[in-house]
Amino acid sequence: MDDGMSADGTSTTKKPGRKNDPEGTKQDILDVATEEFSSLGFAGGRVDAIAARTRTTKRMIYYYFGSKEDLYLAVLEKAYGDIRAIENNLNLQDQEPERAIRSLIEFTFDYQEQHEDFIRLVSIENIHRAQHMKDSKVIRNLNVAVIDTLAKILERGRAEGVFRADIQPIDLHMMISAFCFFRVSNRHTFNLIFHQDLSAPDTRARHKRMIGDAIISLLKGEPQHRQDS
Amino acid sequence: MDDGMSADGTSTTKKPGRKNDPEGTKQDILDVATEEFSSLGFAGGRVDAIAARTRTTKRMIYYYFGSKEDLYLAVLEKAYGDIRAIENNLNLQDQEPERAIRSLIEFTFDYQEQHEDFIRLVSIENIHRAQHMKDSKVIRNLNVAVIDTLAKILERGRAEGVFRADIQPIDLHMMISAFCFFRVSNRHTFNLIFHQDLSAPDTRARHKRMIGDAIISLLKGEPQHRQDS
Amino acid sequence: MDDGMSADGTSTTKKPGRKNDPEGTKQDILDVATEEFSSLGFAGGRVDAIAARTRTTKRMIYYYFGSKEDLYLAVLEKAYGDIRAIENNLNLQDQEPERAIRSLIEFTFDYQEQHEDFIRLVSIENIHRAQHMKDSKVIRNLNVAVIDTLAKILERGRAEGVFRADIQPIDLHMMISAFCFFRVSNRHTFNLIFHQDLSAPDTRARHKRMIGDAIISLLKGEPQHRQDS
Amino acid sequence: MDDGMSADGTSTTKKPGRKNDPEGTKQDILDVATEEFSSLGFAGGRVDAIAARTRTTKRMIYYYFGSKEDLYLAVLEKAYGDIRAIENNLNLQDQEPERAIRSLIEFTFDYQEQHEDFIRLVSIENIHRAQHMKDSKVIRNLNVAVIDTLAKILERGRAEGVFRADIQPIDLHMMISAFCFFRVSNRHTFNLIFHQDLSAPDTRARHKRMIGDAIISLLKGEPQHRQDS
DNA sequence: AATGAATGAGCTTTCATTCAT
DNA sequence: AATGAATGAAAGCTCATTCAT
Repeated sequence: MDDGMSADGTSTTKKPGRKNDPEGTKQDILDVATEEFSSLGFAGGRVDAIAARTRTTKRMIYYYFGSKEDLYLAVLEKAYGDIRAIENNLNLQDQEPERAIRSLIEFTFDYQEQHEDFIRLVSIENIHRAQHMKDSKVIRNLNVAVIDTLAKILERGRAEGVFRADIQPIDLHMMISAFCFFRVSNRHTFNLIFHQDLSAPDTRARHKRMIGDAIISLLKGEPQHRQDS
Repeated sequence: MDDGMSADGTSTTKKPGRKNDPEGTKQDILDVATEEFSSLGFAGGRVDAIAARTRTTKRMIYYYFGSKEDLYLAVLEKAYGDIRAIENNLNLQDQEPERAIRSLIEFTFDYQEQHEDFIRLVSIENIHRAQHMKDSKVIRNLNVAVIDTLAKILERGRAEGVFRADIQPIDLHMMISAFCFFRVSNRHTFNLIFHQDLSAPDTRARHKRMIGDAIISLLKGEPQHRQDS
Repeated sequence: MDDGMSADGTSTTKKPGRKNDPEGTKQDILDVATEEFSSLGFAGGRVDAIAARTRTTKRMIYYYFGSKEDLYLAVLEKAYGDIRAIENNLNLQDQEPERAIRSLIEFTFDYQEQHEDFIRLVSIENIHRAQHMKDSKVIRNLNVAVIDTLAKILERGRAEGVFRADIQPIDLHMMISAFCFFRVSNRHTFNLIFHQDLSAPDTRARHKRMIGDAIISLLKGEPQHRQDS
Repeated sequence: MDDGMSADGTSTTKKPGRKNDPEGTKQDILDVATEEFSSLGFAGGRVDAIAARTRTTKRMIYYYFGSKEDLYLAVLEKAYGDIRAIENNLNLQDQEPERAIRSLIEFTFDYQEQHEDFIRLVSIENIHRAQHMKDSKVIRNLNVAVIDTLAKILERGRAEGVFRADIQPIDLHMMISAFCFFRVSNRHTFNLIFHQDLSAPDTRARHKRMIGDAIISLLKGEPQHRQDS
């Protein structure tokens, strides 16, 4: 009972953790909460478990974040903020259109691959029908430059006569995202059912080429015969 | 206390529900549980809530399914069994290769579109790293004919000189699935961020064409220049 | 769900077990119940667990025995009936008094040693303050010949001038029982606290001699100096 | 619903009980739990019942003790701690050997007589094959001075030529304990079967003398003729 | 600003037993 | 005489949150 936990698993007692460093403490909580929610979902994540892996106590989580839901939202906002910041700093206008598209795909592919936590948080939020995000001014106000970036590349490509297809930037973005996201988000069930390993280096390399080829050939190809169904 | 609910919201009173119809009762539970878990996830789903929407009582859920986890697994097995049964009955070998591919894509697109519950369950199970599925003999033993179907179509296409690309069936399946799945699984966050409506009929039609075009042009196109990264 | 158990562990379905043999079935149930209650106590014993290890179903337990309590009582009555039957068949009047006493001690010692189930059931019933036994006419009416047997031996011993002490048969019986019973009933805590093994053969032999010596020297010794306290 | 009990008999309403007195509250719980488990066993004892007789709520039992099993273990540890503390303070080395032995017997006899709860807890723990105690560092580390005390007395007795028998301290302790323990632990079945009252004052006095006489005559007597069996 | 102690409400699961033929 | 199916009631435990300073 003197290990900082009450017998029922509630973390209670003082820890040596940094005092008088509100920002440090908040960041600490946020990091741990990111792991917890990303790993176990919102409902599955435990405030106690977060507190236990933190330098502070559970009480401080409530002090700084107010509620489990608000903490979860802060985690979500941080994750979205990070990717937006990077996306907004991509500079693809110096490259010729096809190369720019491939660069964007490769960036997306690699980022998703390396940020499984983010992928999982987005999946989790979709399970919740984005109900938490809807309340977030922060995420609402995030600038999504990637669509503009894509639009400009497509325009340049069309102007140069390289891209013929009439593809909308947002649809293209979705197609790229879908592939890169799915590889990570659904790897567990996919691996199990198809006896694959989507994490294997050679599979990763093959997939990276394939999505690039598919997008480029879509953009360069003749509009296909279309029948509705 | 005569509202049929005990103080904790647990329904206790008898219901008129069908007696002596074990299969009907089990199916009833399964249907409601599918909604509950699909909507709220495994951790977020409540056995009490399932029972309340059922003709039976909570006790019967445990009588028939043993535990919350086993019930969830039964839901998952049913969902996978349904799609596999349909997939295995697709008959695409009568169509010429390109048409067969487009048919498969259209089927996949429509099925995912119409079975959001299934999509959500798969997402949820991936959040759990497929841990429940790993224990399921039922899902392990499911025959996944779709890969063979694709392989035969690709082979015919190559024999006829229509498909030139060296694309593996399983990778192609993943690409198709990724797009069709993502549209549904991630629609909530996508709609919110990009101010889109992925459910809108015209968007749906456009996307359906686009994924078809992308796959076909990938299969028909010259192997693209490939650079590793 | 076709292993004769419902998913929640309730044994339900038919077993191949002997039909039309009520006595055999009852005996089967009784044997299994003896193990269960003896091992886990009355509250800890499970009707389901008993049924599962039986040739019949749980329903039959209620059919034949009426309730968990009645089944437990039947087990208790059987256990007491067995030892009484044997005790009543001891023939110690052919032996000279000291030898007869030693024989009785050895019989008691060995019987308790070999019937741990009985020991445990008696302990369990004492935990329940003999409340079940109080309702049992069967146990009430059991003839306890051992006290008479002891009385006759003591009388013979006094008549022969061998036993001088004024010890009552029932007290002597208690002293013998206490030692033999405790060795078995309390062996788990005793072993743990004193780092002993009360089951070890040499310890058993030593103890058997010791209790014999103690009783005999008590019976043969001069009445000791007695001070009340 | 304003009787302070929810539908399932669980007490939910606030009690006036002492706040901000963790130690007092824990002691309160421990006392009530001792009664409950001692009276009904581990499986038969109810956390709800304990809570109901306490100044606090069921929730606090889990807050302070973690689980039913841990609470039970705390009860056991307290009971063992109490007797060991007293045993370790016995001072018998000032008395001549025979008197010291008689004093020890009388102390044991009286303590067991007066601490039926302890006796019952030990019986209960033996029914559980000491499985809880095995996990208890507290009990494992308890110093059992009584064996050393006995050893020293026996040695003095042999040095003075008073005790001739070659009896081991631990065996002697077991014999004394067996008698004193059994009188209390088995009184309910014993009384019922032999129509005795082991609690009656005259019976108690007679038994106290008898166990003393038996032990002393064993220690002073000639080694008896020993035959194996 | 910071926090130790406490907790109401509800969760999953189990248990002996009876319904209905 | 025998039994498959069903179940009310309650048990142990957990969770996010607030009290009180």
